[in-house]
Amino acid sequence: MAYEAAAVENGKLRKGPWLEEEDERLTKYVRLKGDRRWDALAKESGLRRSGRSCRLRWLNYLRPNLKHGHITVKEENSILQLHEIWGNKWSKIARMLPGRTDNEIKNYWRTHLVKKAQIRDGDAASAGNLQSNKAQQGYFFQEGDDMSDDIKYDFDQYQNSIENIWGAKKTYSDDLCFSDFALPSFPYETRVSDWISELSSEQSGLTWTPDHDCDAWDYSSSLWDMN
DNA sequence: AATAATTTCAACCGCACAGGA
DNA sequence: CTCCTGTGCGGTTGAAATTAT
Repeated sequence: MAYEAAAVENGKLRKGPWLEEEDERLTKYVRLKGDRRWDALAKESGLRRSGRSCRLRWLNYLRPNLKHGHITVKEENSILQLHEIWGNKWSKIARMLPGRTDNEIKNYWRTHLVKKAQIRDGDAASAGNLQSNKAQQGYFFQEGDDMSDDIKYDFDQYQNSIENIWGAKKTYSDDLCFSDFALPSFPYETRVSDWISELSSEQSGLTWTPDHDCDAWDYSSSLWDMN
């Protein structure tokens, strides 16, 4: 990676937050070249970014079918359970939560769940040192329990999402898989979809199929492979 | 209203591993 | 076998946003 550092140093490569224009260009080139060979793609696209940076941006933000909304109660419980089994195997945990990235889960764990896990494991003292009462409210929510505002927000979102999609209220205990619903898209996310749609109409023989019922992208190349 | 403290999360970094030359 | 390149993963950083004083 010495090359990368040197290239950043002499101004050949950019670092930091991505611009909308860069996102658009990256999306376009991934559609053309596929989500492999990131170094080559970075060079061919003319983006002043490293291949690694492109890969990360694609996987964590631009990739279709990502959920950008709040982590739901159900997802949170899964994260807690899976972390108990696998530890910090974020990519493995992410594969069990369609639409979520390892980075997102890792961040969520660090900011929300570390304390919960510590409390659960009986390490209340150190958990208390990390954050005060707010952090301890609503932990391990179960039906009938009082909910903290944060958790209640998640739960409401979950209910609303289901109502919007199913046209009727379902209860939390209804057995839905996570991919049964998606939280509302961000405007910017919508634009990314637009770029992809535009490109789809321009290109033939590509794998993007907007009406596909579940995973719109063909990830046969193993992105969603289970270990 | 100002500013200090804290939290969040996108992005980076280093390391390990796989596969090809 | 060794070296090189690309990829994947987990830990860390730091700017921006939010909350507290």
